[in-house]
Amino acid sequence: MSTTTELTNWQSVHDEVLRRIHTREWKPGDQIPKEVELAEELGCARATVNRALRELAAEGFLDRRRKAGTRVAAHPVRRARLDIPVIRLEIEGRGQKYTYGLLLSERRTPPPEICANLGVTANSDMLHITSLHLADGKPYMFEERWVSVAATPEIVDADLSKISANEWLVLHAPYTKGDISFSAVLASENEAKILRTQKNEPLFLIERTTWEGEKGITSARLVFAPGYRMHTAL
Amino acid sequence: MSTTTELTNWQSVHDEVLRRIHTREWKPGDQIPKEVELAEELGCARATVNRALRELAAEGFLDRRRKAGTRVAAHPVRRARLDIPVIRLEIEGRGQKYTYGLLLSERRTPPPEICANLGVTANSDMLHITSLHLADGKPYMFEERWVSVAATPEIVDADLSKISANEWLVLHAPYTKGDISFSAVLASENEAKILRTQKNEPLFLIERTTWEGEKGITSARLVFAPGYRMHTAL
DNA sequence: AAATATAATATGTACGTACATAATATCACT
DNA sequence: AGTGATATTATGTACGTACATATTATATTT
Repeated sequence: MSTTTELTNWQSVHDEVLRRIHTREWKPGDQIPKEVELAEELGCARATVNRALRELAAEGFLDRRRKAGTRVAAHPVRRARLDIPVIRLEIEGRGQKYTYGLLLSERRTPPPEICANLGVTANSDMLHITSLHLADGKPYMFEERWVSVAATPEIVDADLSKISANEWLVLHAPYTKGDISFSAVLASENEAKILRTQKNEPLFLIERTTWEGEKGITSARLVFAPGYRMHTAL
Repeated sequence: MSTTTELTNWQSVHDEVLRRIHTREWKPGDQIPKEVELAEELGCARATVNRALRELAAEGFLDRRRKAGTRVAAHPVRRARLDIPVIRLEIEGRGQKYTYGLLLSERRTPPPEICANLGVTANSDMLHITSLHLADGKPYMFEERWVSVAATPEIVDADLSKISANEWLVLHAPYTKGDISFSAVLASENEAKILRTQKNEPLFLIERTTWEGEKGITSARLVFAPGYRMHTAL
């Protein structure tokens, strides 16, 4: 009854299924027709329906299981895709001027919490780097980072006053596993001074750790200037 | 030279390409062989290669353009997939007991900033709800929400002391467009009292707004108790 | 040399067939 | 009724072919 015109591409099938979910023709928990049936109804190949349903499952709208069939997700977990760009591109993308200052670069053994994070021993050879990223000359983000020299020996030769450690690592030390967390903290006296703000301001904090296989590469603490908002569409 | 055994499924092709990127056999910015060539080299169909490369592009490792070919992403934008579950499931998923208290539910016209957010007029008929979500009896998140009655009339009949507005909306008012933002704020006196914490604690804040088509459905402000961390793998 | 039309090409997608795989349902047996 | 073997089934994937589409490269015209 529904389609006089045929839906012969996967995008339109995707949209049609999503429409039926939105209009609650198919409600959360409901089983939807099997691929062959849908293909027949819509006038396309099963592969096309499969592609559409696969995407919808990846987006969290559908739950699919072999033999059991496909049903509308009972608890639509919405997935936000967070793009995590290099800070420089984030700033330049808004049309602001990006500058960067290396504050400290020393080779030493890490404190215990970093060891725990990265899974390295206390006597590891590491690079400790702090730097400040600025947008239009105003402090934007303060970065404190530990890099394993064992995992990426080339970094000791990099000129980290020209390119930020983050950007260098992105280009030279791809990782296989990463962890990222977001939270709110109060500005310490030191952070407040560097970010040129008050002590006890609420700051947005990102902590990142990355591994290559089982080898810890780097652990970073990124503290953003007051007013920072991370946002995305969903 | 590389493959004596053939890679005839898309996962292994995916992994092999990723391996070559990781080992820097193919460096950022490099053009990689075209689909037909890769298919021939690896001993599989072009469709299989296509599937693998499509996934890798979606994951941000590759840039693909018709006619121009496929190249390793110059600035590997890492995409973190943030799953945004219903709070109840987030808490129960950690094995804690979830409880929920409705603090306020009133029908009134919204303040200007909500109008601006949702794109509704100042005299709109809206539901204003505040509630507290608790984990193991301890305050976990304080929610302040505005819901358009015009967009979802059924909500006035929902028993929001039993089911949270968020959860009700997820099940009854699917949306087509959403916006979410994360930031850090200081606890106001009121928020501090409700979350049973100090004033001026740094709190993690999530602001969400959702639309169905052009109609604004709801705008919510979620303030988490101190110590909250949102994290994910990447 | 610049602008415009045309050809070439790599990716994007649709389709039908075939087989793989995981999960369920059914049946046989105790 | 319970247990285990077996059949069934819906999704998952591979392949070859065909054509669509976006973009670049080339040829043509001004």
